[in-house]
Amino acid sequence: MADLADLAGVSKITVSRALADSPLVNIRTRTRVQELAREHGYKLNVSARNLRLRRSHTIAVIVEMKPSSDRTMWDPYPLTLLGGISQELTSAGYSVLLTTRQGSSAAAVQAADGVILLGQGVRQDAVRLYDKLGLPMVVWGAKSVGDSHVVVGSDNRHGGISVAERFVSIGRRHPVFIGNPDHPEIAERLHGFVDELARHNVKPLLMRRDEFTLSSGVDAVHSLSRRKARFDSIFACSDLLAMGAIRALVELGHQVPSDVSVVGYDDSPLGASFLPPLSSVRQNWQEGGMLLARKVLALVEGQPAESEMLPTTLVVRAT
Amino acid sequence: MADLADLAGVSKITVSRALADSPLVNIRTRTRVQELAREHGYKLNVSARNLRLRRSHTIAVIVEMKPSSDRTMWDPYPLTLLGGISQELTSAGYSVLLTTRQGSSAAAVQAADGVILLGQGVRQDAVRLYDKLGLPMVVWGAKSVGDSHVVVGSDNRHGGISVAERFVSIGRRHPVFIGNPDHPEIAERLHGFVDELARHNVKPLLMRRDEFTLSSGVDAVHSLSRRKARFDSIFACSDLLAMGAIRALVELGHQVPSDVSVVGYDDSPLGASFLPPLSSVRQNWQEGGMLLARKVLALVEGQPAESEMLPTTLVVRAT
DNA sequence: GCAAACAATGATATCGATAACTTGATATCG
DNA sequence: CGATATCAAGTTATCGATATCATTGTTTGC
Repeated sequence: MADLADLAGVSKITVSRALADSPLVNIRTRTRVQELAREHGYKLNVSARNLRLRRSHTIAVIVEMKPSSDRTMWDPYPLTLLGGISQELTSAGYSVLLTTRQGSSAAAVQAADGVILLGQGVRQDAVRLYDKLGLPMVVWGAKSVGDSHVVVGSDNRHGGISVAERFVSIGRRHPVFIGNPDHPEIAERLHGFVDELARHNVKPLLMRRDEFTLSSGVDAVHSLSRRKARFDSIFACSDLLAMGAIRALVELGHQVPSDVSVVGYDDSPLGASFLPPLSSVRQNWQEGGMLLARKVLALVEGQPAESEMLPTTLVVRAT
Repeated sequence: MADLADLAGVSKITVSRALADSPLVNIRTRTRVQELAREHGYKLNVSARNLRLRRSHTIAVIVEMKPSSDRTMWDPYPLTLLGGISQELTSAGYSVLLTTRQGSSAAAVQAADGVILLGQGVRQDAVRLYDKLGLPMVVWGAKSVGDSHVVVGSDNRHGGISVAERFVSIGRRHPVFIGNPDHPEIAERLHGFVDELARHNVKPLLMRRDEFTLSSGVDAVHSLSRRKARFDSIFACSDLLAMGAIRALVELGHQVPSDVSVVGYDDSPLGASFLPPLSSVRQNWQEGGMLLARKVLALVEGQPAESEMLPTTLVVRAT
């Protein structure tokens, strides 16, 4: 920057101001400096700027990304959220520091101005871990009472309710829930589902399955059939589970949806083009990501931010 | 750090050295300082360190992430690569700056020590754009002659060859290729496929399809059938395309694999649990990500790095 | 017993930008 | 016409760490 200053015949500070497009600098000097900078391929040193401003203009996004067959690997979920986040942050001049929850890369995270946590972890453990950093933090997931941090998520409870309403309205009396209620989000879905059914004196069967995979869905239905359970509808906590369930039902000679109704969750493109096209609860991830980003930015700039739940809608297709 | 120095009764520089575990500092002072730092929750200022060291310990990873129905959104592809990259980088003390190719977030990228580019762009445009930054760069994709930068990818040509060999060996004479050869990687697959078939005097039919979606696969087969093309085998450039193709074939009354053999690409978990289980060309993304990371790091540290292609294997299942 | 080697620590300058304050020149007003 | 605003640019200090060179005491070797 000093070199540029010499070239332009002004002082460093004027260059700094000119490049920041500050009105403190005469418009002619300003453009002259900017052009010189472009010609000579001048690149601002971001570290120096960060040091002086005590801001890194960076938000750490922490993703649970296990190299397993768990959902995070190949559901649209994380990427779509990330897309929304990244879109909103870059347009605000921030960048995304991607961190996976494995080694303690805390050193890097603490340089960020704020934290977005995708997935609370099975028992809020992730939340507690990163809360210690003392940075503005926004979490994607379910809101539980007494949370100190801001939570953005979709209205899982309402998702569960809407499926229950649907099942009741088409006369189903023996519903099954497939999923892992250790995840706070899933627990919410289950509660909504159970509560709404209870209003109609229906009690669902809980098939606990930890994985969100297709084969896990297949397995759940086989297990139901083995123990001769009576059921006429299935609410699965992901589209993959639902697709697995349908496959198993078909194999066992059941008709979908005449014998058994099935509803999935996430409304993934894959589910929509499944045969038969899957009914599913839709949540808007893109929007969710953008909201997450806006909330952290608000916190970073010292403004208040409230937790918020995005609406969910039941998309009824052929199952 | 100055405060810590006062607390410990030493100078700043000794604290700095102690925290870096430098042998220049007496082992007792060193541990004393480290303990004080822990007690008082001291956090190193990363920006200051970066400024002084002229290193950000950050690698920019640039992903093409369009909010469309394009493959990148819900194939396992980017996330698995990212997983490998992130794993390798964090364990080397680097962090990942995630950038999507949309707004020119060049300001942030230029702070990185190196760049990993996922996807060359349809006509190498992305490569050229980021080459200008003058940073060490490694690209995931296909190697074309005269590339100045390091390319890591899987051996797409061999992938194509292995499918051709398979088709020939089971007596197929009328193969179809479905995909978009504008992507350099896809072009390689096509060339390998065509060349190997040519050695047996077989000429495949090219069904150009730009999208990598399931419905695109359905559509390709419908189109083949409409124009009454004669074919007995299909090589689709992604598992989704292959699954779409199979669905269309079944709808049209063809038997898979007795009438028509189908092979996909990527060996995704989804394909493996498809009905019938999909034959597919496997490439190891996790490994690819790690390799990308290792190569940039080598470049960043001034060591040479060569382009490298990972092996692919044809996994024959039921199609 | 004294020079040389070594170990432990410190003083200072530096990385590259920007905030806060200051200076000088010109414009505006009663 | 002098006092004050306004504008444009410059001076200096600062963000928090670390490299370089300097200093002090201690040990070793002949």
